[in-house]
Amino acid sequence: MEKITYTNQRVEILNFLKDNYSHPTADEVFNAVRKKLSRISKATVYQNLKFLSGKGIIQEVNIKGASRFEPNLEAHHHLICKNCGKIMDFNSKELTEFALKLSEKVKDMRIESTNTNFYGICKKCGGK
Amino acid sequence: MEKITYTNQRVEILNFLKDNYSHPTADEVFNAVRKKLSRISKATVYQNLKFLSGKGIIQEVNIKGASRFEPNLEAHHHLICKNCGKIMDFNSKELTEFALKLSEKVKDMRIESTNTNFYGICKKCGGK
DNA sequence: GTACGTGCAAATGATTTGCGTTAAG
DNA sequence: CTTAACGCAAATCATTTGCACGTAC
Repeated sequence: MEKITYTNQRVEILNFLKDNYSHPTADEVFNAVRKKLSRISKATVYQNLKFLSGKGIIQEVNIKGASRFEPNLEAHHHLICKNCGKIMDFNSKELTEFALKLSEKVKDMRIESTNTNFYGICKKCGGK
Repeated sequence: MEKITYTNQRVEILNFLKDNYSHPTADEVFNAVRKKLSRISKATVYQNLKFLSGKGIIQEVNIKGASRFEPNLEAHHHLICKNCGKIMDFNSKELTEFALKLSEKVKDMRIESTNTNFYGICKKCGGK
């Protein structure tokens, strides 16, 4: 693993994402970090989000055409409202293990991780 | 279920997607259908892909910021190469049922469907 | 006939890139 | 120092929209 340069910008982005389970978009990260580093550019935010998810330090989820980011790399999945796009986490080591076990049969690819998305309608939008 | 107007454009799009498991992007659908209907516009393709997935006639998968479409609505999942973005289907009714069973516990959302993505490195890109 | 669908071009939103400048180690 | 990261503005992509015209039923 190569060394990582900890610039102020990178540190603030990580700091904002740390313990943040609201699944912010790149734009939301930009607006939040800007409060600390007023001169940060959107390009830097994008570059860092890509860099950090490439390193496996944060995770990317794609919902309705826009990427969202989160710190949690553990065995968890997503509940996504088809109507409003809201995302909630769904922790289940059990499900991850079940899926990984099944994927051992796969021949054409070396599987490294798995993620299950549950689609439905949230309470606010009329479900349940 | 309301009635559907079967325009030539819509029929050709469906026809191209039928039995097509290559997960084409909207642009690829456009280029394919254009061979039959040279005057079709990209907007029409987008409108129809949205319309058809809204009706549950086709399915949408979002990979690396772009939507991809497929006809298969059955219990299946995706193997996605993190390097080249290639998608392969992974059929497993077992996994779908396991996930749905787990999701019965969820209180904040009425779950309708589930989809598991497996991320890894494909043979071509150096995996296995 | 009329509501819905289409084609075109322009608009929007998300993300990326080129490049001269700055700062981390 | 020197190399990776930044900031900015322009570029690129995917997708959506407004609107006049066309067509399925």
